[in-house]
Amino acid sequence: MKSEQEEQYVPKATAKRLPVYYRCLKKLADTGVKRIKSQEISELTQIPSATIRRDFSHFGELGRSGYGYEVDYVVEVFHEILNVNKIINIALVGVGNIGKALIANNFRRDDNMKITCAFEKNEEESGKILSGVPIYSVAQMKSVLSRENIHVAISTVPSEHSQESINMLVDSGITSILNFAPGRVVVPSTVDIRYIDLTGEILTLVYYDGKLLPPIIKNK
Amino acid sequence: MKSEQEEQYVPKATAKRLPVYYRCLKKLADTGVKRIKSQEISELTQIPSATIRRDFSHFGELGRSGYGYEVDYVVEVFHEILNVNKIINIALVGVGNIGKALIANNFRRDDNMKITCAFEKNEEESGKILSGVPIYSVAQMKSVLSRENIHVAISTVPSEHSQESINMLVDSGITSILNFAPGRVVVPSTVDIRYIDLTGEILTLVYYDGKLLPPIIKNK
DNA sequence: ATCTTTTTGTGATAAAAATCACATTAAAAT
DNA sequence: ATTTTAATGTGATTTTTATCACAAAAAGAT
Repeated sequence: MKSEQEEQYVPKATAKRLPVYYRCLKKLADTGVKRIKSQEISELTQIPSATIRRDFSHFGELGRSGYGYEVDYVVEVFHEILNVNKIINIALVGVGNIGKALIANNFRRDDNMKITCAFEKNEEESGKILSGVPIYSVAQMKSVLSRENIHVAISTVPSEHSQESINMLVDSGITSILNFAPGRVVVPSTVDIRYIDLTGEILTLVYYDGKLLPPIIKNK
Repeated sequence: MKSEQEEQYVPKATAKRLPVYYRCLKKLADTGVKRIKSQEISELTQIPSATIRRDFSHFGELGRSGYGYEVDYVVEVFHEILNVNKIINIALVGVGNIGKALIANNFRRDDNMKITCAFEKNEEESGKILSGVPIYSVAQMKSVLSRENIHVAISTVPSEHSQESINMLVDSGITSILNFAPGRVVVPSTVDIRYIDLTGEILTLVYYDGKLLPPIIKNK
């Protein structure tokens, strides 16, 4: 039974894993699996079962001792938590290679999020419609975003103009940003920004790989 | 002074930040900045100065009291640490929208990494050459990768076939993988895999936005 | 019913990461 | 040369995250 003073504090580390859980359980539910235990979720997600149980515990007592979790029920709970019922309209800034690929893809298998408009500096692109997504000029950003009440954006604008582009987004009422330019930009504390840093990921991957290959000095 | 032996373990959290530092300092060096203090790096990277100093300290005493850091020198050190001198050849699996965008982009501003070959199931694509990158059939994977001695790969193969594709990569000698399919796959402990999960990022962003959780960054 | 088995949820503990705060060192000023 | 100022590097501490390990609860077996 859920306690009355639930909804306390959810650790950031737990929040990061929520989409992983949701996807995993959704897939199970769709396959017709009715019942699952933390140990099995662990095998599917590569997250230790103790961590899974601890994470789940932040949202109430979702399972039953000696039984496990009712898949449908837990999916329902996570569905609620992540607001998957509400449609998220996303604005895209920067219609280059990556931007175009994102539009073409447009979260096809995620029915609750969609890029609904895009902005591009290059005048040759603006005015066009790609895969049903209208490309506007950056000058139109503020009016379009406020009119359509969008507050989530993805920026694929190159580093040199990243800060500039993010400033405009913030000024247009955007509060959540995913930035493909890895250079850190300054935003007000009311705005949340995350970075997708491909080069950085590769560098750290290789950094660890280099550390693992030779006679390891991994003591403690 | 720190002994060579002590320069052993670098925390994962620090390793993740290394590319951010490197990029920031490189940019400063290129702009002609000769000297910088942790406080200023903090403003540029949004990472607290104490964290920066602690991170740097894992690689020796890079700075001087009452002065700060010699930009050129620190860049040199990070350059060495991250092996930026060594060229990283990357294999790409899955030449769809995202795959094509990655090839077209091909880490243009990062002169030490490059997609040098790609693999695609669809027979219509294989045999072609895109932006100088040859597209092979997946059947050729093992021979091409061992011949070219590549051990880093990016997979943009959709979730349904993700595990299958990663199995082939591992079998072909790949040890570092960046996977654009967010569903967790199983790999041997000798292989390092990271995930780029756009949908997940958006979901957590919006989750926090709903919670109006304060993303406090203290610069000091 | 009763017993055995299973698996949760969570106190307790450990490990990792972030942060504080300042002695120490070096630079800059006088 | 001496004093003042500045900023590092790091012990100490706090906070966050992960893990252990098991009593309690529920399921399933007999």
